Amino acid sequence: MKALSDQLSPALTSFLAASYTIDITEFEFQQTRKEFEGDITLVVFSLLRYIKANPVVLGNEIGAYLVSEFTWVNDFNVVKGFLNLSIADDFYVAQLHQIAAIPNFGHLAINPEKGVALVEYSSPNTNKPLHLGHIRNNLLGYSVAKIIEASGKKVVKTQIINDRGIHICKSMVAWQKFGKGTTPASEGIKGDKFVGNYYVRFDQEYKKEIHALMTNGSSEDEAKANAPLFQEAQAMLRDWEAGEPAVVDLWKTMNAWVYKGFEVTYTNLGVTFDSLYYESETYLLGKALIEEGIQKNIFFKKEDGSVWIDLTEDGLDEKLLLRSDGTAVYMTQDLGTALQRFRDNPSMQGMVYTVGNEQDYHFKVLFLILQKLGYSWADALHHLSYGMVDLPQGKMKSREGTVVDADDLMVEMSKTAASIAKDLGKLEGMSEEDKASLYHTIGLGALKYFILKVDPKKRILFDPESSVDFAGNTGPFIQYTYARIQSILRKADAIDSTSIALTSIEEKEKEIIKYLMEYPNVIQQAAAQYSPALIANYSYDLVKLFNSFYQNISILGEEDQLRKNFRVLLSQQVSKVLKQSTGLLGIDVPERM
RNA sequence: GGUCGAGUAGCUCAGCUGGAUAGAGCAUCUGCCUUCUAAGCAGACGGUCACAGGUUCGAAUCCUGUCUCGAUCACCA
Repeated sequence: MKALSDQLSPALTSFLAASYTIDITEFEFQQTRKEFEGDITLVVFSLLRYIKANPVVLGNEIGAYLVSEFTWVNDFNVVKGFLNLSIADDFYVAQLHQIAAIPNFGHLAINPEKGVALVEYSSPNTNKPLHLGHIRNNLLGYSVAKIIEASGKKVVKTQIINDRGIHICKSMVAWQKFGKGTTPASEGIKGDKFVGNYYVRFDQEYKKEIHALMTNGSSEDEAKANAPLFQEAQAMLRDWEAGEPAVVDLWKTMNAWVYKGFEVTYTNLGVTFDSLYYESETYLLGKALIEEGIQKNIFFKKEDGSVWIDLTEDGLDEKLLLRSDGTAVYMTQDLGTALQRFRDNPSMQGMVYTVGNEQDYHFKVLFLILQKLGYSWADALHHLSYGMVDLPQGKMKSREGTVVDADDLMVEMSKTAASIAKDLGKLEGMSEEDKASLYHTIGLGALKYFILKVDPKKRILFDPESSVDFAGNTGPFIQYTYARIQSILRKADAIDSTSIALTSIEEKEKEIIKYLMEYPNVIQQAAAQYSPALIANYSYDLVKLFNSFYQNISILGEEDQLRKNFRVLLSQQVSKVLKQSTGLLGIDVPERM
């Protein structure tokens, strides 16, 4: 609606200035309801705040003016406080040709003046494989990065890798004790799965030790702290911090295994990164920052040596920044990472952290601290907070084996796509290799759309039993429509632009063009709100409109050459926009399916 | 207890910078493939927009309170 109203608003402003000596630049327009005659509606009611007038009289005045002012405003009618305007068909035809003339319609070129936005996502621990929760994180982050880029701002996709800490040491200890020198290669499993198994193994053996100690009379807390395995893990962490070569080597080896495994998952998922940050490399800078904050009296030291910030005046609590033994906490390294990123990207204007909503408080504090330290770029930080992915029985728990593994899920989606495709039997003559790739495209399309179509801040219920749909409001529906259009374009002759001479078109054609015109606004809005869901919904609505047109109006069967050209062009432009919009979601569209 | 988020059809979700009779999909039911791909189209059925007040020409949308669910308030990350 905005694309159209933007063309009307300036005239409205000057008309009201002349007739009522009043300055209004924002007007409320909406799609005209089906029961009324017209294409776009001005809500005259909303003007009554500024102009004391009868809404019907005012509506008639404005309507008459617009008809005289614009050749393409054909007619108007006023119902209560609503001014319905009828737009000439050739206006839409001209709009379609304008859209067709712009290859990246809706996507703006990078404007260097806007600086660069960093988008962080993924941020895995290096002790276990990725699961469905990471998938949501990755898809959201990747998509938001694409959207911001399409809105005209350079983006650097990045992540922070939590590669140090006690959890890593647990896997390391377990592998040393029980691994018998095996490797992912020797066992033929992905590196992240391999290491994850030892993390689980640690937990199992640790529990046995706790149990044994407790039967010998220890309390639970004592047992947990005194269990030999736990003490070994702690010792290993100390050795790591001290730089003990054997431990550091083992750490490097096992992390390398994990990274290799992650790489496979990321590739299958279709996400990429432009830069990587490791917690093991930024936590020291964080410590330096803490020192600076103490000098500036922004932080304070307690008697035991721990460092805090008092945020009670900001409605928050006191927050620990450094332990009494001088070691770093989560906040320490996040402060360091933020600063490091700014140093690496001096033109940074905006950084998006894609992290679950359980961290809402953490990021509130993080941003506040950076502001208090006086960093001007801290004002442009944003926490893209998203809801958890829950199973019907509640939270996913790795210890109870209820996590939905990322790799397994993707395979599962492909299989479903394959079985549906086989039932439909439309893929004759396609090589097995192409089929496999198509199933992956469709399966992933279903999964990505399923996750991205919902508002990020809402939590998602994932039921492995009922699984993800392939019909209706889904990714495959959009992909299918795209493939359908490609089929038409293959059969159609080359498109010529003579259809611009058309002076009347069908209602359904008009609807589609009107919707295509909105695409640039949708991108800007999605970027401003960090919401891939807006793009998903737009794509779906466009597809709905097109399919209705397709099923009711013949394209290639049209006798009138002018109309046929026009319809082919219209179809082509719909597919062009679909390819772009789904691309922003990380969804590929197939040429046939 | 404090703070933040969510609550819309049986289920999953749009709509939320206030506008005309609240929209999709799934599920259930009816039609439509000898013409462009039926993963589709056309239609039926389905609503106390959690509840109660308030603001105004007008409230799912804004304000206040209540209820329910989730998250968080760690020398964990």
